[in-house]
Amino acid sequence: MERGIPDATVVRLPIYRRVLLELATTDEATVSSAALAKLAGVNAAQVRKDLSYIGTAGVRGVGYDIKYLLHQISEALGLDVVSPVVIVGMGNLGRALADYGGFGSRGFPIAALADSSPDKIGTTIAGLEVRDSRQLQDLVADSHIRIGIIATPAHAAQSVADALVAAGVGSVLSFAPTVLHVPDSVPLRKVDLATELQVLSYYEQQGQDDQTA
Amino acid sequence: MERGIPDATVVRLPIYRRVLLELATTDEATVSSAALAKLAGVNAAQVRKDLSYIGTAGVRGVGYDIKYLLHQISEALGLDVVSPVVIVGMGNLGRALADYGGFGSRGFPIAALADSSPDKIGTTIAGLEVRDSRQLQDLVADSHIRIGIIATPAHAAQSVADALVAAGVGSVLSFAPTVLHVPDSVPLRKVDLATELQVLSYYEQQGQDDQTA
DNA sequence: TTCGCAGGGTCACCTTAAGTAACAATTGGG
DNA sequence: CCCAATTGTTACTTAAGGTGACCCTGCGAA
Repeated sequence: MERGIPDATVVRLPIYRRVLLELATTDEATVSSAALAKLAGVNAAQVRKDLSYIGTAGVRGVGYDIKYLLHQISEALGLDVVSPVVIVGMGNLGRALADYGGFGSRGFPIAALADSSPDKIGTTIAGLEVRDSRQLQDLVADSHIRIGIIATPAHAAQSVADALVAAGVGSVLSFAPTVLHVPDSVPLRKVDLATELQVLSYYEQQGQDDQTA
Repeated sequence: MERGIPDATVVRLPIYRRVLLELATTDEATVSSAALAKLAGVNAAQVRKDLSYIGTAGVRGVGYDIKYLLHQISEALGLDVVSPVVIVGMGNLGRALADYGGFGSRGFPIAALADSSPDKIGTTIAGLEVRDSRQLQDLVADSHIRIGIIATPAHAAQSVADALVAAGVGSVLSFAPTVLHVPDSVPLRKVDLATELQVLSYYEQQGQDDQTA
């Protein structure tokens, strides 16, 4: 299974996928790289190059079969298997993520919720009982959880990450504003709202001083 | 005001800042690039190079004055001026963002909330009345809003972005899972949960096939 | 059956950027 | 006055990604 898709391509594949899902509802059967490029906001050559990494799917002179390409991208991303997730940390953000319906419908069902506070353990959020985060080991094993989502305060994040890794999750998505260390074998992605706003603040200020953003 | 800080550095500055805020609560007055590097999870040479972009702040043989460096980073990022934000879209995510207290305390006060649904307009969330998103122009002007946060469904996102830009916001942070087009002069950052999970899914699958993640 | 064209596959180049290391400069202390 | 510590900066290495061009392949029409 030699793959080795470049990082930049991996990030674009979900975007193509979203565009294709939209196209699949129309009566078009195929789409050209140029059309796909326009919808995804990138270059046509790039679309072809990206798609070539997941095998040759297009037909010269015609374009790409929308449904088949969708299937290929999904398979390449590993979306043909369901990946249950656990959300740790039931503060505002954790609750919002739990209530947000978009996960389950996209192949990432929320299999468990956890928190360390006795006030929250045992309560029900989004139809799930909040479990004790000290039981992560069992939760992950019992529900075959593959992805751990950290929505705790910064000070608790590293120990939660350690526990998730020890419990055997395959990857981690962190919303905690702190630097996390996990083994190289565990993919980690970070979403940090405070950082995003500060970065925006910088570029906005730049745009005012100097009109070449 | 020639600046031109590399993108990668701009993203790291908030991380240094967070570490320094932590250090500022200790009784240490200075920190070396090596110590800062360890806490931020990067290389010491990189710390020095990054910090050199915002002016020479360190003292050879001693290190960096924590409080002064903090001041310099904040200034470079434009955090010395308050940037009010508006959140558009009061679904689960929008509400969570509104309730999340971290914005105001970090210099990004939530000055307004907006939605297009009559069911939500007029209700109170996090102490603020939800306004009609068709009044964005006035809201932005009256509250001196600099950053627009889009938390709407995908299909509404582009028109909201257009309205925000027309109203004069300086930058946009989007949580909507769609490709947005804004003028080059308006910095745009995207946070897409579905994409993050799909990317994780890919790398997780990779790690199983092939142990070189 | 053949011709023409739309459009994908791929190659090679270009460009840019970012990380890394090494070294010289500078300061404070004894 | 000298030494130890630690910065500022330059130069190098390396990578990675984007772009454009070109070639080749199918399909449809005459």
